[in-house]
Parts: sequence; C-alpha cells; structure tokens
Amino acid sequence: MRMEQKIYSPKANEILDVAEAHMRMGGFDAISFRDLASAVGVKSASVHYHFPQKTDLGKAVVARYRERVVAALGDPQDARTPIAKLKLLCAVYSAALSDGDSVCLCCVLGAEARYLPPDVAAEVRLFFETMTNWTRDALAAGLSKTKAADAATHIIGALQGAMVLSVALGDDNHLKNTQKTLMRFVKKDLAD
Amino acid sequence: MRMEQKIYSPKANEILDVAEAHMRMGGFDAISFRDLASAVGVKSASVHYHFPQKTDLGKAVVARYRERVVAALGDPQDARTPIAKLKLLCAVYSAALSDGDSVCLCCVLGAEARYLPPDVAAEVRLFFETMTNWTRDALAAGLSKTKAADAATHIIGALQGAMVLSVALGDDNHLKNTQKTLMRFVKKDLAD
DNA sequence: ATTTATCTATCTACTGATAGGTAGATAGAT
DNA sequence: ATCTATCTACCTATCAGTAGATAGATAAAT
Repeated sequence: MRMEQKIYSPKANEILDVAEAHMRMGGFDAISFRDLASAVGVKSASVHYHFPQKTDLGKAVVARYRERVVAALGDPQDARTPIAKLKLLCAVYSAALSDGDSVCLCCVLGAEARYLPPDVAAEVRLFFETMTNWTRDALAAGLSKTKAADAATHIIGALQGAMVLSVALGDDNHLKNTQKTLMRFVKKDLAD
Repeated sequence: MRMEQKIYSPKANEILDVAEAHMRMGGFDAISFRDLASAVGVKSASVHYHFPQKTDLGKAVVARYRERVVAALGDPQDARTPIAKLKLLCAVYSAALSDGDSVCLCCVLGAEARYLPPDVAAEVRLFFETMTNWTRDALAAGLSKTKAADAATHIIGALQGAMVLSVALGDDNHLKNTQKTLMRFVKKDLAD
C-alpha cells in the first residue's frame, strides 16, 4: 500500500497542529473552523481555503498523525530484536500521552468511529491496521504467525486502553504499569 | 462509598436511554436536547425540565450506567473463583459491545475526559475506579496485593482498548481474542 | 393550592459553508 | 521591460441551521 505523503503549506500545517491538539482532547466535534482560525491568526474562510470541508481536515489530521507514528517506529522487519521493537512501541505511546497531556488521536476517534464521517473513519481504521500489522511483524521473529497476530492486537488494544485509563483517572502510571505487564508476558511467550 | 440510586420517571428514563445510546456512539457532544426530545416525543424544553443543564444529563447517564454494571458484576469478594469472576467481567464487556453495536460508554467518555464538564468527568473517573477495584478484589484470592492491583488495571485497560479496536476496525473478534489472551495470562499468574 | 409535566415562543451564540473581492507573487508573451 | 493571466492566500459579509437555555402559559393530578 503506497502512501504518498501530502505536502502542506506552513499555514496549513499550523492549522493541522491546532486541529490535532483539539481533536486529541475532545474528538472530531471539538474542532470548529472559527476556533482553529483564531488560533492561527486568520479568518474561518481561510481555513476553508486550505481544507474545503471539515471532513478534509479530519482526514488530513489523521493521515499526518499516522505517517508520523509510522516514521517513528521504522521497519518492523529489520534487525532489531522483538523486545527492542516492543520497547520502542511503548516509548511512542508514552510520548503521545505526555505530549500535551492528550491521549492518542486514534484512541479518541476510534471510540467514536461510528459517528465519524466515513472518510475520516477509514483513516482511523487504516491507523489501527497499520499499528497491529507493524506489531505482528515485529514479533514475527520469535513467535508463530497466529500467535504473533493475536499478541499484536492484544498489545495495541492494551496500550490504547491504558491511555484511556491514564487520562480518565488522571494518572499516567496506568500506562507504565501496562507496558511493564505487557513486556513480562511477551517475554514469557517468546521463551516458549 | 454509599451510592444512593436516583429514581427517574418513566419519561426521564426514556431520555436517559436515548442519551446513552447516542453518547456511546459519538461522545458527550453527540447528544442535543432537540434530538433527544424528538426521539422520545416531547419538546426540548421538556427535556430541560427533567435535566436542567446538559451536565446534569451527562452525570445521570454515566451514574446509571455504572450502577447497572456494578449490579451485573456482583460482589467481587464472594465465593466464586477468580477465574469465574473474570469470565463474568469479560461477558459484561462483550454484552456492552454487542448491545446496539456501541462501545462501552466510559470508553468513549474516558478518551475525551479532559474535554468534559468536570462533574461528568468525575462520574467517568468513578466508573473506572469502581471497575479496577472490583477486578483487584476479584483477583485477591489468588494473587498478592500489588500483583492483583497491577493485573486489574491491565485487564480493564486491555478490555477497553479491545473495544476501541473492535469498533474502529468493525470486527469484534478483537475483543474475543483479547479476552482469550487475558484468561491465559491470568491463569499463568495464578499458577505461580 | 401546589406540584408535575408538558407546551409555545423566543433568545443569544455558534456551527459549517459559500459568494465574491483583493493584494501580492509568479510566469509567459510581447 | 512591460503587459497579461493565473495562482495563492487571505479577506468581508452573509447564510441557513442548530446549539443550550429560559420565560411564561397550560392542563392535569395530588
């Protein structure tokens, strides 16, 4: 699946930055053209110039987010050990949580997937497919195919859920605890 | 923590039913007084009669939801085995997912906790505290105190996250898979 | 008489979206 | 070098629709 990365003007990127921050706090409905505009110092019509419809904006935010995460994770099939890759995955999630005190973008949007415009929901789905596939491939060196796939969805789900707990309870030890537990279990599985 | 259960009129309960269904799809912003009113056959002013502010409505929906789940789970310290209790916990989550194709209410609201009115966020926090405490107590018979607490947050987080995956990917096998994996790991831990 | 549950009517604020205009930069033709 | 056309990135002004919320009337039940 080739994913050509769109290039945005500096102002469009500014808009995407603010939109992402807002969406990570309150979901798709938490952004409005007026708020975004005033946050970046233009009028709402100018935001429409860069992103004609709200759906376009939502799609762009999610796509850019996914590409950023993918770039941070690197190739799941390179020479690193499965444990090293898993540690990196956890680090990426921790960074997402501590970044502006906000939860993973797709954690918020995933929960309200059925409420989103179909195009935006499709981008969110692609994010989760990408993440679970990456994790499955990262574990492929040490586990059977089906075991790696099962572990992958468990790991991604657990990390997402731990973020919800951390944000809802206002205590990011939940994410750290889950990461510790996950590492322990995966090490056990790899030893089998 | 004593929690006196509020009694609502039939119409108020109807409103709460519709509000819960909408919120489980799209979060707190997904409900509007007009929509709720027309869904139950009254005018929006009448909804304000039952729930003066939107915050009151949100609090009531979450509180009622929590009380229902607590009732379904029963006493975490009764004679059942930890495994039996965990199975019930998974069943409750599966029911929530299949119920109207919607995700756990607090999964949606938890993700946007920082965006919610403080009173509503507090109810969501109480839900998660209740759930993790229940799970911790349910495991207390077979695990050390700290191990039970760590396992509890991992389990609740993993179940929440699996629901997000199931909804976002449109495939509820993810929840089933996570439940299987969780059971396997807890059994291993109990055997230690 | 008071309470309960509804109504009509209305308010202000905000939503996404569009039409139409403008200043400045760029590119090609003369 | 200059004229022309196009493009970029914004603007003002406005629209219809919806948001939460309130005042005040009504009718029935206690």
